[in-house]
Amino acid sequence: MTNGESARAGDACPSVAVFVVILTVESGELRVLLISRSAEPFRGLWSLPGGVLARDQSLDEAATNKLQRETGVSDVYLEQLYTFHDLDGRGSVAVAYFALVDSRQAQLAHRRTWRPAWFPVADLPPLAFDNNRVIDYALLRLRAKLDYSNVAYSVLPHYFTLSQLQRVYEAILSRPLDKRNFRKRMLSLGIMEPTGKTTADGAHRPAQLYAFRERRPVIF
Amino acid sequence: MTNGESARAGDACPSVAVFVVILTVESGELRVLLISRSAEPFRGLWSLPGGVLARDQSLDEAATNKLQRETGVSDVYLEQLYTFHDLDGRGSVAVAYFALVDSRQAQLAHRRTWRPAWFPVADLPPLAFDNNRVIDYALLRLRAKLDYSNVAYSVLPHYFTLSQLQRVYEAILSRPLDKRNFRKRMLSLGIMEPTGKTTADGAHRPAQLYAFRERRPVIF
DNA sequence: GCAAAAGTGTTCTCTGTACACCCATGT
DNA sequence: ACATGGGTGTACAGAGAACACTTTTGC
Repeated sequence: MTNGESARAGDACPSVAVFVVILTVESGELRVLLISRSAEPFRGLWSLPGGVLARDQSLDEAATNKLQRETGVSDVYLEQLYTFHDLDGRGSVAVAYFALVDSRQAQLAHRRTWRPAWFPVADLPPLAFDNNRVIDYALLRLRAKLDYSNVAYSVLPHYFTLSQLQRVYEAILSRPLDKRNFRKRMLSLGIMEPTGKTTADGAHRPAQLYAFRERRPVIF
Repeated sequence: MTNGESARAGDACPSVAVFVVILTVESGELRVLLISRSAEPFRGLWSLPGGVLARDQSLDEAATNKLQRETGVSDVYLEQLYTFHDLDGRGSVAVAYFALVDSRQAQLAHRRTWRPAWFPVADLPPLAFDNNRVIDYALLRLRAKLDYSNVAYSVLPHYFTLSQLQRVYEAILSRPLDKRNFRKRMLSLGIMEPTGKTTADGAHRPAQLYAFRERRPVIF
């Protein structure tokens, strides 16, 4: 390693890959998008969507594109996670991102050579490379961020009820939350506002619909 | 970008650089190690120590080596920070680390073509690349971690007084802390223990010497 | 009228913060 | 005796956690 120099195109440079841990909440479960590998190595196992970084791409672009191509969504919470080394035993550098998406808006890509699918994070199939580490790391970060950011905006429709929001939190944290305390806290953050509209979707009292003030990543 | 593939050695891969934000506390100030650039680009400006990642190196190895070569120290708090893209306008990928060191233990390297020096983070010279961003990011992380980790162990000698510890915290946070509250909190964390030894270094009451239970990165 | 989900307050505990004085030593 | 830094306790405020009943609707 030479000193004080920025990177140059070298003859012996390691390649750079970008992976995205795409998470959603569905049926009260936190799920992750995985892709069945049709090629060696690890043929037949599942892996995170990702691939080699093109020369003219930025890291964020690569992650955004990957997310868009696999799920069709954009404008969601997407954040760089960590850069791993040698996930594959061949000395590559792998930059991992994580994203939260609304599974109802996602249209999973279906290509000839591989198929993507949602898996509950609590019950993963055998994974290629060292993808378990990457997913564990993403869960840690997501759970830590949940409490002091508005990550949840990208897993919910524009209008949502406080009960829906609570179910999302409960799925991500995988523990039940107290309804009154949850509402008190969420409303006191000032990150959402009542829309005046209500639901009318069942044999029960209609619920107030709320909307996030900001639909972009914000930390409190 | 191809799908589900790990990284491969490509012909058009972007190069990978590793930078280290090496911080210390000296004279009550938080300082960062910078290197005077003797080569283009940005000749004459200062930059963070770093360089291109060799093919057979892991990221952590590269950061550890860089730290060791510039300061002579090892076994300090060293953590991956963030991976930047295109800091230099030439499309490289730059993985940044940050470290905290005890400046009394550090022996700065002095080579022919460049010289390293400590600069107060509050008063930096013009920097090469986009190093201000990297340093700002490191400060954010360090200040956030200070409260719920034992980062400080690596900026202090094995035996230290609570007043020394407090001065380190005050330098990093750049605000004064209340002595009684600080002691109460530090001791209640259970991360350090009294050694029974005391200082005898001035015209005042001797101070109890403490030692960290763990001298390795721990989060609480 | 009953099932189902929405909505709503109070009490307690714990944590963080503000704040001022005596103690042990060297000179 | 005085200057210097070391060491100690209490009171208040705010945040998080525990906890149960009434309301509105569809059927």
